[in-house]
Amino acid sequence: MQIGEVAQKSGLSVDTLRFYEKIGLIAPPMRNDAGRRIYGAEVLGWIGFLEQLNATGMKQADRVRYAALRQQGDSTLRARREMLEAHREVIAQKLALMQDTMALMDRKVAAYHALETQSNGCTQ
Amino acid sequence: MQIGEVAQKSGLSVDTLRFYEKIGLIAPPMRNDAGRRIYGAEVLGWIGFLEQLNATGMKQADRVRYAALRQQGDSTLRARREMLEAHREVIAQKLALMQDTMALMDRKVAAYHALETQSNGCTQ
DNA sequence: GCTTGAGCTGGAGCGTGCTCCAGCTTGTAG
DNA sequence: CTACAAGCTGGAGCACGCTCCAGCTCAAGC
Repeated sequence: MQIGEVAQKSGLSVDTLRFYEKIGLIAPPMRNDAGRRIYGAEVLGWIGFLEQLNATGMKQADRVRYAALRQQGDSTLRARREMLEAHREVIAQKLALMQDTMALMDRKVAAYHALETQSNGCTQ
Repeated sequence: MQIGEVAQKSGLSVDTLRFYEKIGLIAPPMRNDAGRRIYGAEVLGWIGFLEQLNATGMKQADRVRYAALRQQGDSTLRARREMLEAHREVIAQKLALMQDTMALMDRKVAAYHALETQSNGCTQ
């Protein structure tokens, strides 16, 4: 797979893929004779995982750190596990906040609904 | 309340409060004779709500839009409700992703645990 | 009455995370 | 054999969301 195909399948842009390689999020892939990047299929799984870390709020620097550990092989299993456990806690907190906020949205939406047909009072 | 006290109670910096005012997130408060900002207590509730929108991923531009609607009074109730409903959906999706990712973290942590004591194989 | 600290304004600067560009080399389709 | 799309590199540029600074005013305690 060349970079364009990875871009298309992963949803990242070609520029972003090269940028991720530059900062160490993605390991430098093999090159063909013309110097073009040739990726294995497993990169897609890795990118998906990175996206999940991203979408759940892990900072770039930490993702880079995780990627670096992963590249160093099995001796870093423990460190990686600890990072994931820490991130799990972060997610759990965000999750609770999300649930709170969703409940708040629901209350506000209901209140606004009531006000809309009565046109009085004032909330946030 | 002067700005320093609001900063301290809200957790935002003085600079951020002035910045929020500049971009329209916080309504310009009264001024005393010396030209200093004097806030009413209700600003704290509003800031808290803004923080919740922020923490659940609403973009600055949308928060500004919501704040602008709010300042225009009851005629914008419907528009505000629609924004909140839309945001509710965004949160619901994030929530699902968070739950997925948390489950993934748990699986990985368990797998890493197993590998740590056996030192073989390889996951992400 | 003088220092100190909080506040004011306008504008510059900064960290993050991409995104774009110039100028070049390859590969493929007609 | 030629045009055009896709790839390469190094480096500049950008949008967002603050954060900091200079240079000033004002209020209160010693």
